[in-house]
Amino acid sequence: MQDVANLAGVSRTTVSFVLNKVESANIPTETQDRVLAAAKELNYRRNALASGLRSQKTHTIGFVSDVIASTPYAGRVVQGAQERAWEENYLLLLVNTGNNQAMKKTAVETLLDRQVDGIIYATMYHREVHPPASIREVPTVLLDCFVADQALPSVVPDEVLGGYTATNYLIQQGHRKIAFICDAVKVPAHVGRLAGYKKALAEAEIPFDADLVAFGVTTQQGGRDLTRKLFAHPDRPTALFCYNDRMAMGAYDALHALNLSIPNDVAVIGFDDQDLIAADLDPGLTTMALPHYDMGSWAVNHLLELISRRQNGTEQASKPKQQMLECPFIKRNSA
Amino acid sequence: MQDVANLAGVSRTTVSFVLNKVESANIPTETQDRVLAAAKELNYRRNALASGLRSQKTHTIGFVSDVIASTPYAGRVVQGAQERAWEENYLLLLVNTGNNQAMKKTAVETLLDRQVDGIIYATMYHREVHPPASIREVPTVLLDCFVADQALPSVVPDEVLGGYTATNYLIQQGHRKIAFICDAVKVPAHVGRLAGYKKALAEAEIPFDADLVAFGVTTQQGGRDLTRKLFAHPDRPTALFCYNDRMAMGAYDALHALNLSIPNDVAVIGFDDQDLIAADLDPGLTTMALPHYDMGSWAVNHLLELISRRQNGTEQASKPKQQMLECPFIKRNSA
DNA sequence: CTAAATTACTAACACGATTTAGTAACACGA
DNA sequence: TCGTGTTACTAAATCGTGTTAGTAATTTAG
Repeated sequence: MQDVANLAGVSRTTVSFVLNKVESANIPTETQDRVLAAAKELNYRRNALASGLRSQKTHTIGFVSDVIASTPYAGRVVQGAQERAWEENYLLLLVNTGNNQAMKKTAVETLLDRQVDGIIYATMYHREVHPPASIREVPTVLLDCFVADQALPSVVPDEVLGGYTATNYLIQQGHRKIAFICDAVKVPAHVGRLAGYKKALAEAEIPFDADLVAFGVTTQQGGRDLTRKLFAHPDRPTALFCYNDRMAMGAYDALHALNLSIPNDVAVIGFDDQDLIAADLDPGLTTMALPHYDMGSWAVNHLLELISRRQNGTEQASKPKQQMLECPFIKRNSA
Repeated sequence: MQDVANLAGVSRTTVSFVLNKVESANIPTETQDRVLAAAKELNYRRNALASGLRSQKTHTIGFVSDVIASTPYAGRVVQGAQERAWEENYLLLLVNTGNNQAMKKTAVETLLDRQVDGIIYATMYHREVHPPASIREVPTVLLDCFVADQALPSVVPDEVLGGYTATNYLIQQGHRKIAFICDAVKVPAHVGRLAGYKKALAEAEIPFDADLVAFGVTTQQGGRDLTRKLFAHPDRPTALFCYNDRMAMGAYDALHALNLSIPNDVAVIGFDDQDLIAADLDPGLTTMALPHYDMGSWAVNHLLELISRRQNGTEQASKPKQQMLECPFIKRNSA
């Protein structure tokens, strides 16, 4: 920086003013041009460490997640976050922790050491979490997860709406006997989608029939088994809502084995819009997409707002936002 | 740090010596304990910016990739890299650039601004790249890609060996008429796997038959079409090697439609060991896994070595390593 | 018993920026 | 002519650490 100053015939201070576009410094355009030319000439590159040290801003967001990469969803979340951050000149510092609580703590502390401006704490499926206390030292957004007391802002998929939209679509298509195969574990997706399913039925004044709902494991195998079970009776459902695309894939197998055609004999709708399954099945699977990319980008967006509020001193002690994002309906040919 | 020093009744320098475990400072254990206790007491956290600024080491690796997250593979690469880095107290600074060359340049420069100790430049399928020149300012490893003049170290899957292993396995199972459906585009995977296929045939003295090889698009649809074509004649192949699992998925459809059972009538082998396809198909797909996780971890490992050499001044002007990693053979039930 | 070496520290500079406080020169209005 | 304001800068302090050079006290060697 001193070299640039020398070449431009000004002081280091002036160079800083020009590079940071400090209006109040009243540097005439002519001088600015001289400085900028000198910087380019010398291929000057500002040292972000020094800059961050002095200004107490690193333009860096810590991204902690439990199993960053072991699911295909994960990528889209990171991508959404990264791209939104990039637009605002922020970068992501990545840590994935596995399910080790101690490691989560070290992860957060490591990020705090690095003076990140904020932290995104993400999980790879919608659930409750207990992040380490030190996370509160810095603005934080929870992604695809939440804390029970809602003391931290959070963004998750709107499971109820998703279940409702899927079921309601089937109802609009004229179906009255709609089966639902679901995860046996009572995670938020289970609870929410089931609630949405019931809500749509209620609105259409179709009585809820517990025999049309089956619970099992969320694999292709599980989908196969549950579908076989639900469609064993002669008085069959005409539509099937699957908890996820993997189960839908299994449902396809089971229905084919029963010589039932999709969507003519049975309409099938999935959940997740999973790459390399949903679109590739034959017929293409109609499904609800999870807003992974959007959650990533929303999280960064909200986080940047919190950060700028803290830096302006305009922090409010209002209740942290609990955002739910809509699951887009993806129409293909199975329903 | 000054506070810690005060509480421990020593100078700031001593605190620094203790925290950095500087042997040559000869601090007695007793004093060390006092300092460490004070640090814990005050919940002291070292400022990584200041530390990095002074020591010119950030313990940070820049990770640039073209489409970080849009493929399910990507995650595993990042995971491998991240976990290996974490073990050595390094973190990953993430940027994904899309296919925009200008953006790649800014990405690299942004990382250099941040004083990263090294850069990993990754692509999401094996190919040649032209990274911006400024990348050479810092140790760099190419991941799943390479530069034509081999002037940068690189790690890629061993495509030839992969094709060879798959084909050879089928041969060992007694097959002589082995079909191969392949990507029409001449990417390294196309060239390598085809070469491996031919090599295995040659070794077994099975003449290469061009009619057994078909080229098309690498989707399920493509696999379906090519398989249908290759198995249209009455004199059918008894085994099918697929360029990837998606095509294998299509092959399953086509073979089922022809009433051919897998693996009894036709043995099928895929490539990629793709999550949610390979294991979930029925029968489970025997396939070649891509060493994504290993490439990530190898890249970091090698990069750290380059970094430490540079920092020791023991850099050698030897030819950059071009590493090929084996694709593990995953035995399931389709072959 | 003295010189040299070792122990156990500390003062002060350096890393490369940002930012505050200030100054010299000039313009302008009264 | 004086005082005030504005313009166009700069000197110096600061961010929080790492590191070198040095020092006083103690131990060791001869």
